[in-house]
Amino acid sequence: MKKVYKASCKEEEKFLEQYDSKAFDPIALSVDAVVLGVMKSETDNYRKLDKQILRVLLVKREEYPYKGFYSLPGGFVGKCETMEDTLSRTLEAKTGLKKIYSEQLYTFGEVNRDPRMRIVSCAYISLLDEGKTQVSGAKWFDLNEIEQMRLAFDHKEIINEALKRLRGKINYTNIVFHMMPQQFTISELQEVYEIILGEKLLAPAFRRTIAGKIVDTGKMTGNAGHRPSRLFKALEM
Amino acid sequence: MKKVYKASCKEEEKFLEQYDSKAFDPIALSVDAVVLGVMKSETDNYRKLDKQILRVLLVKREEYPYKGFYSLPGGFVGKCETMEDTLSRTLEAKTGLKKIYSEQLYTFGEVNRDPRMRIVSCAYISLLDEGKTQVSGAKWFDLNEIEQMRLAFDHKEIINEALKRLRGKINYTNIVFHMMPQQFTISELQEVYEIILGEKLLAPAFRRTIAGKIVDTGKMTGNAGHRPSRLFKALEM
DNA sequence: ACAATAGTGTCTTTCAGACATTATCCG
DNA sequence: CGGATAATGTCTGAAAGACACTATTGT
Repeated sequence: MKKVYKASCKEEEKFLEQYDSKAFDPIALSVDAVVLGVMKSETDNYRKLDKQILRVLLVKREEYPYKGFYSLPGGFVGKCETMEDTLSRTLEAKTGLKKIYSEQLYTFGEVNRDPRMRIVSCAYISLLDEGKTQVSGAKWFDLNEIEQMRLAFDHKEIINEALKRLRGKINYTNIVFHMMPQQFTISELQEVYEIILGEKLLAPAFRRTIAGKIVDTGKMTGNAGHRPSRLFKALEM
Repeated sequence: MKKVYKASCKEEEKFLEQYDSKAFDPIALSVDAVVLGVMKSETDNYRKLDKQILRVLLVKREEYPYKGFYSLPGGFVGKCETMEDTLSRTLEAKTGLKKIYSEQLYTFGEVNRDPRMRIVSCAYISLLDEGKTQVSGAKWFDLNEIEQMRLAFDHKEIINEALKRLRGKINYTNIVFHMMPQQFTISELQEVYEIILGEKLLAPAFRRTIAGKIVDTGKMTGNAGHRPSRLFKALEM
């Protein structure tokens, strides 16, 4: 979708040359990422399956304002950078993550959301699977844990919007597969649905409804102290 | 959600005082509105119902760039203005419309979308019913008509996103009632669904599915050369 | 055998699709 | 009556909810 604009006449050319881009009120634009990942937490009983948990990735602020508080990873949009560029750049710088699935969430523009100056933030949702949850400079938090914390700026509100969006989209898109590893069992997939939706689902109905979205890899899990499970992969995303 | 930020200590207070808000690259933030309305176009036969049409409201640009082309109504976000404030202000200034239902659509940030300078635009969808389609300084366009036109900036792309969003939301929200007058017949409502979804629907199924979202007003249409129709209103939005 | 998870069978209920039918107005 | 739209009846088939049941592993 690159298109280079070409002035239609001399008059327009002149107009564009003389245009003063400093004439507008200084509003800074930033990008913040709600990085969500599903992780396994080991259980006491070796025969039981690991419970999966939904976590958010936060970074501790080193500077005022909200120094010492945790915040979403993000940063200012450079003059010649798309917001997606800013997202990749700041995610890599602050968390070490590269090439993560992301989509735009919402743009937050309350006038006093940042005490320094007027900053409008375009928030993104980024989704990870268990295999990519190794990070540097950032820390994973349980969602319940976050409820009790005070976060920087309006970042708690942004996280809540992200969860709402995820819940809304899980049933009519294939977004969930961005949180799954290459291969997974149906039970694991169901558990991720349950975590996101916040309710238990019935296995037979679940299997029926997702049957069209997954493919059997032919492989099986094993060595688990119980019946092995088929491994599936996502079908066309 | 107003909250006034209070510096936690002298050190932070000093930091905030000395903060140079001009240090960042100048990126202008604008708001653009995709104003959609359903209008009736009179038919040849007096006994036939008026056909409804979905239209978009555009304004002709008076200045470069894209002078003379049609564009979405919008404008720059002022320093002490929320984006919703900007939306109301520019909508009223450029179209005369006040207090229109609007929701944020998407934020468009391609680097060269505006030849003047870097301008990021937060787009909104605004919906009108037939009763509010009187405008000044702006013009309504059929959607097919727009397909053939060249619009300013990336505004055609923005309109297409708006339609996609509308189509996506119509089936699991009550958004459609923002395009309906206070009272309407089920046939009118069905026609709006058909326009937005781009397909014919079967009347019995349609009636069943929307039955829970509307209330009978007890009133009827009349004098139409055919059987009168019940008038309904939207239930809780 | 037992604990634990994987996976299927099937009955019921709910709901969408499809088409036919009846109802009511106006001229 | 005839043209037009409004509204309902009902059959069918697909899909969701619910629950019981069978299957397979490691210890």
